[in-house]
Amino acid sequence: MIDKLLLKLRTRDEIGAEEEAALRSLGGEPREIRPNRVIIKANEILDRSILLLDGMVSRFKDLGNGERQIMELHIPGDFLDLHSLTLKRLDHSVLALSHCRYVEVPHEQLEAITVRFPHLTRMLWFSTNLDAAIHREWMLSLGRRTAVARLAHLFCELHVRLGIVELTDAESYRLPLTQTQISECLGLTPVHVNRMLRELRERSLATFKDSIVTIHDPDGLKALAEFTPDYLHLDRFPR
Amino acid sequence: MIDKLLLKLRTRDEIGAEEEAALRSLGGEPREIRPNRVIIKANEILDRSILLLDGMVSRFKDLGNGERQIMELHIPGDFLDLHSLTLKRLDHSVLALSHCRYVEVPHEQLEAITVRFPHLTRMLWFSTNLDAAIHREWMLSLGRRTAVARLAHLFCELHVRLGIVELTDAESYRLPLTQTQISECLGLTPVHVNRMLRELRERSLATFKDSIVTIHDPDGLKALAEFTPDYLHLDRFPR
DNA sequence: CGTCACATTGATGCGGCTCAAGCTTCGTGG
DNA sequence: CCACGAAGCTTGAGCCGCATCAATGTGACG
Repeated sequence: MIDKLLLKLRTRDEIGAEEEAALRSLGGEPREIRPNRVIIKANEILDRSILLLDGMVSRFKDLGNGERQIMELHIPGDFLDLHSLTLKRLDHSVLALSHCRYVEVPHEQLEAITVRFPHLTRMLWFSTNLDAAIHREWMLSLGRRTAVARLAHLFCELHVRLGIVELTDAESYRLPLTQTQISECLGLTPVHVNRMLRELRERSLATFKDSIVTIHDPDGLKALAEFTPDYLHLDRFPR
Repeated sequence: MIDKLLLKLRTRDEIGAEEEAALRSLGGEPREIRPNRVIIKANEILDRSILLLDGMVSRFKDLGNGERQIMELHIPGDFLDLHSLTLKRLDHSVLALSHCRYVEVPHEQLEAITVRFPHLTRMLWFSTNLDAAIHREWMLSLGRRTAVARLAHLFCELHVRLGIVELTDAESYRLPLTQTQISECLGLTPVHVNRMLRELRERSLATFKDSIVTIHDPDGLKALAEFTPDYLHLDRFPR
């Protein structure tokens, strides 16, 4: 059930048998939620964190005029709000983008891990630090990359992240977002995202059709995006 | 020596006497560094984290064409790279913006804390999660706020953060950055930052002169920026 | 007193936004 | 089985916020 989380963590460090057992004991029955439902509202006080098993989820904030910025896309194996363990309330909302399955993990159980399993604690800490690293790369996109490069970069990042949890099919993967939602990730308008998708298509770099991203020229796409996966911290280290 | 760190943490939760003692035992002799020196280069493998005692520091990434995005400004009491405890190498560089004093804390000592002090561990974890929360708010600025609003928001954020560590003087504080460096925070050009500073001045909201920010109309500035400090997680909670 | 870094201002250009129309797809009900 | 509406995609025309280019000002320092 938490196999995708294990894939994600074991890409970065060893997880021992006891640690694995501790993780497997977390959470209750899986729950389901339909697309476009808010999973967590900003500022609610939380006593549990949510581990995504299936589907895709966004964290976002809105401005007063209704403009939305998506801060991160979450995929199976990600905690949606592990940071709520220490923050206690979120500064943003969390939305299901597709049909999702997840488990809720009470903070008590996570705190018990911080008492009994220092290394596993650091691995959970790692995963929140990884979220922050992804935030930073997105800041670089939003602040400095051109529109095409932002889009190309997003496609590269998701290809790597989904690959880790075995949700890619060679050079393609499912991305259940509308062009409007993509524009909310990239700080652009939906109209402009549409034009940039056309550009990637016309340059034979990548296509996005029927919720499937297909990368035709990985090296070209990476070059355009200036994508280097360092920020995803893919190497195995004792952490 | 670590008093500013204690101010920062105690704003958010109680820190017991033993925990305080553990923190005070961290690190060696304070070191100094001059402005515009790189403190940590991206991708170096690290075995220590740095606690800033004095001065101002930026974390940044550059694009191939030399454009720079600053991801966060650090002030006294902040760890510059506590996330390196679990990430082991940084995905960005760290630069002294002014003359700085800091101490280096070996990761061994921090790992010892994760073994002996679960609550203090969570407080350190909290502080990296706080960095991520600040990243998210900056993403909202970079993706969706107008140029003036971004600038106004930065001034509001620093006023609150510097207030916590007692580095404000009522409605003004020292900000030792050039307009170019401010533009690197905001995803703008230096020329445009100059014009936006003029706009804030002409609207009697705030001025920036001789490295001093003075806020003349706090409510007006916050309204323009749509600033709400929720994301700084200022309330005291058992964490 | 010359130099250098930084700030300021004006003129002009462009990347991405806005507005608007038409299209495709798909679910729903008669 | 088709009519209809809703949601999303596509494309064009025109515009605006911020960038670019360039010149001048200003203060610190050797």
